[in-house]
Amino acid sequence: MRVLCVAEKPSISKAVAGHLSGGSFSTHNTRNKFIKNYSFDFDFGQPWGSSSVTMTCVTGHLTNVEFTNEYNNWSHPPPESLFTAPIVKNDKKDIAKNIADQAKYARLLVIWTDCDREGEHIGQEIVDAAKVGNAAIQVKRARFSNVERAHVLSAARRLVELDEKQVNAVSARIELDLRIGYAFTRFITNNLKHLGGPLADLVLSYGSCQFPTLGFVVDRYFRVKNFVPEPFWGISLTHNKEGKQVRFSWARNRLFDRMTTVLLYERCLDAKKAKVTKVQEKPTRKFKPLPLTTVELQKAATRLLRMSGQQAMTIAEGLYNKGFISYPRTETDRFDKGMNLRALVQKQTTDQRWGPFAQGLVNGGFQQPREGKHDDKAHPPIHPIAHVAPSALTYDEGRLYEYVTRRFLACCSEDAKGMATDIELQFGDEFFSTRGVIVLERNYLDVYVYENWNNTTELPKFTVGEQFEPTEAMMTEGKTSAPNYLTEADLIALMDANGIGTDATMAEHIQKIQDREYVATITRGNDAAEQGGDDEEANGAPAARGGGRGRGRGGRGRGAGGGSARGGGRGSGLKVFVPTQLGVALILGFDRMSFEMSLGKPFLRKEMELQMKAIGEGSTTRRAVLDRSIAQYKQVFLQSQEQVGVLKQACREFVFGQRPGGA
DNA sequence: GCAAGGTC
Repeated sequence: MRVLCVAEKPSISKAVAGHLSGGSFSTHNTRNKFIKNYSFDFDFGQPWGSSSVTMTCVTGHLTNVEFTNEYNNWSHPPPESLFTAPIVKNDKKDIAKNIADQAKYARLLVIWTDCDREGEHIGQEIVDAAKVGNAAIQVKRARFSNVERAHVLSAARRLVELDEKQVNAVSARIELDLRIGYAFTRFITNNLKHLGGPLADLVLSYGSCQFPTLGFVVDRYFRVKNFVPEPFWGISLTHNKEGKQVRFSWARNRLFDRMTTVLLYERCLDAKKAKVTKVQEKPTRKFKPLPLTTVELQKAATRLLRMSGQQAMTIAEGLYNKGFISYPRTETDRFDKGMNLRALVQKQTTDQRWGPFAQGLVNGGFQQPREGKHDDKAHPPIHPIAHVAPSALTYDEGRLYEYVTRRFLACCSEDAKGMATDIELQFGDEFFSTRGVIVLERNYLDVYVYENWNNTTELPKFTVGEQFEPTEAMMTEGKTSAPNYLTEADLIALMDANGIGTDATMAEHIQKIQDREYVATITRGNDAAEQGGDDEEANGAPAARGGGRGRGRGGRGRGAGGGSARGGGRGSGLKVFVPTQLGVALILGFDRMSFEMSLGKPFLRKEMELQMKAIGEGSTTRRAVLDRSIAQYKQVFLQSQEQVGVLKQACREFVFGQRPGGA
């Protein structure tokens, strides 16, 4: 009998064909240059038996949803009609036709899409395309979480059913995102363009991911702007011994009451001598990193390599397409037990830079990587597949490949080990402590050059009961400092924690809100000249005054608060995100409308996530979720329409600098 | 001119 297998992407198709065929298959080109059909024989076991197989693939989703042509106009019918307007599906014609054609000759269709929620839906899209060619075709699904040979063979002989509930969950998400996104985008754009100026011909989009992302930036901006420093006091104690200066920290850390601190400080001085109450030595370690996920890759690339998240993803995709690294979009931070990691380490032994380290792992230093808690059941953690000489890569490709490889080798190495010494003192009625660490074995730190154990300090010898007069005991004064603006790594972490976007799309959402001129980046300077002056209204307004539009020009001011990017101490030259005046106006405008649902807050997306989960578990249905959600959002839409004056006023205030009530 | 999600 004949069987048609369809994977989600070319790489899986090729790998599965290779394993099922034992390496002997014939290849046929299709009308899509990325997609090949592989032919071979394989025995699927009972009840299918020996089969003649065609293996092909799609490239992600095969279909896209749209409104019908009557709804192309942005004003008529009015945008609220989009909540109930008919929706049509379009497919990628050449790919759908290939599947329909191949299905004609097949009795069985086996779905090999990724085993995640979107993959399940893509599976159904494939089924629909196949049934166009062969309405009677039987359908099964292969359940696999990596493309190791044994795993693939076992999946092929234990076929399961497509999970209809997951398909429905995704289809609900798709419909909601389309209706809500289009309706609110048209609403905001139509209503604000009458204000003129920069708003006259900007597209002001709303999306269930882009708005919460903007919300994070605005929220942090106001926390910085409205920050009021609070004075605090403390006691610092240092002692010189054996030529070393030891600084002890106060057990109370700091107090916000000056008189109390003075009192405690004077009691210390009255006591004259400090007494050692505890000396403890114990082994300590610094953990090697977890296997690499997309989110962590982006955070590292923005922090350590000074790339944007999107740049990092584009480069990673290039490395993947050339076969140098594994699939770069993954949530998984644990390697499957069956994976031959040693073989991958072996491939790195020829490298000039980390070859000797890799050789050390091969020669017995290898340790199984730590296991994180995430597993998307579709892809392994990001790791190098082949060794590449730096001369074969561009500068940035080389740096990203180096990061992926060093990270992988670090994962296969051992934690760094050291000896920690904790010392506690009593001085008057107060307690102080310090910790010293001696690094004994660097292990993974030798290859993972991005980290150091630099709080290493060797302490002089102290013994319990020992008394001494401290070299210096001082009362100190300070004040709390404002938080920093969000870095891209911070923003990605917030999106990740709140379920905004996926590993494949987070960087796109961040790019999108910049393209829309909702946010801008400024470079966190290293001059510490700022001192509170930025809280004044004169320069406290956010960046873009929106004089012009288009990229890189008018909208792109120097950012909020007169260059007050804080913390010159860490990461100078690092990009941070500030909202433009437009971005502030949009978030505040919707906030001030005071609905029970706030469009700028992340919990709406979270809610959608929960609903999808409920559909997937069978505790509700796609229809019920759609009916309720569409009704809710339509309600919000109508309220927004009634209160559109609030949104306009926010724009007058922030984008045009008009004070409320001032005309 | 609009969304978010796959992927090339």
